[in-house]
Amino acid sequence: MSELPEEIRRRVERDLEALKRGAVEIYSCEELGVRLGESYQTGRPLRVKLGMDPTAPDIHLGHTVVLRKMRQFQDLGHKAVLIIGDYTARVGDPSGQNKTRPVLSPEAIDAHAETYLAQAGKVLDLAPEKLEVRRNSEWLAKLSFADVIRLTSKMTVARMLERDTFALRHKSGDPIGIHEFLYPLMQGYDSMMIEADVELGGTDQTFNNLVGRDLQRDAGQKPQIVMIMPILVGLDGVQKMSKSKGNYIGVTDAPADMYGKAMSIPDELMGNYYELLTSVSADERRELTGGKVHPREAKARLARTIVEQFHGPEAAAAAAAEFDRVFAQKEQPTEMPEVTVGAGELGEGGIWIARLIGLCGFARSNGEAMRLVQQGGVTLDEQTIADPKGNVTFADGAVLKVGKRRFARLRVR
RNA sequence: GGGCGGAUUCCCGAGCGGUCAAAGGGGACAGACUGUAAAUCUGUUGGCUAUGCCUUCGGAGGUUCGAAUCCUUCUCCGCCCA
Repeated sequence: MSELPEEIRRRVERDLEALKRGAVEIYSCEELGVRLGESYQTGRPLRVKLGMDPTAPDIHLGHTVVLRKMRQFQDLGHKAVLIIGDYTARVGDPSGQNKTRPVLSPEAIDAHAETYLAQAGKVLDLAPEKLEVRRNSEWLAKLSFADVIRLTSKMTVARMLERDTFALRHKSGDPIGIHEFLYPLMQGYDSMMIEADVELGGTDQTFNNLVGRDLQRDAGQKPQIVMIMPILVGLDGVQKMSKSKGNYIGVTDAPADMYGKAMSIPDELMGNYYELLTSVSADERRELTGGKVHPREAKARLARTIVEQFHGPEAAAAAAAEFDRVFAQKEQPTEMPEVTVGAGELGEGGIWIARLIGLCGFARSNGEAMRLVQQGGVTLDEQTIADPKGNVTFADGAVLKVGKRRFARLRVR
């Protein structure tokens, strides 16, 4: 690096600094610097790989942590290579799992891959010269059994069992499918095939990504630099963000939902989210979370920044205004779903409250509806309903509120 | 191939002949409190307008006045020995 022209040396230093942001670990930082230097000198962009398994149909902010890093590389002039793991998905990544993953059907994988790509596009630069999308069935499907054996011979059982996930499962007597051992090898093979310079991944991908280095070295390639990003903590502030745990913000969530969900995170999480989900500088971050700014303000700003990324500033401002209106001032939302009730249904003596709640879709059974009433959670035109067995009457346009945030405008027809 | 153990309500997990719609925890929902949908505290958490009735404890049969609990068999899963 010392032989590089001053101008390039500076650029490398600056970029390296920027790229380090949020990263947990880089194998290795020096190598990355060297590789960046080479790239800038030769004008050849680095190939930055990210593999995504289309196992779940939607992506959430947790995935965007890595995607944002990818975007950062793109913005610095490098090439993103997104691998849709359509073939690996048939195996199922054992990382971070305490169970063997179910094997998906090809149709499901295809469908997922489609939405994945569309959603990743909300973060990545889609310009063709900045992004290359590949499916790993392209090369993995062609391997012969002999090829696979050759590949597996590069790994030992002992090394596999060093992995937390496997070691834990092995020890507690949970099943480990042999095919799961193939996963890291397949992923490493991907790196070889696309000649990755850098591979991005979450901490749970460390092992898999490092295998890529070995395979590349073996094939006479320069081993990729592995950049590990943290796993984003979910809205509950405890578990990792995941759809199945319900503690996530999806990239396709409506602005109001996104904003509300972001506002619900524990205060302690703000710094972390600012770092991993926004471009707010370190100084500004300290300013915002250091106690000088009211936590509510800091969080509102965070929520807005996040919503802006996916829906634009206008939608974000609207979501913020609506949130204040409903939760701070406890007023009705400007828009709410309308539910039409037949006049016949209403009848002379009104309609049973539990049935009304059910009609609005706020309870799955009459029993649940009655419980809500009993708990004082049901309001009709601002009047709390007390009797779970009683009937209610109302005029066209009345507002039914269940809990703190479920509203319906009632229409009589 | 042989031996053993397991399958419980959204999840984990007790229960081992009646008092079981089934402990406890988690989650979820509601209420109070608050700057928020955080934390904390309280309550609720199979269905039925219901002092009762119906469906539920892997599937199917059986024993019994009575079964989540006992027996038979089937399916699935795990462990150990080889």
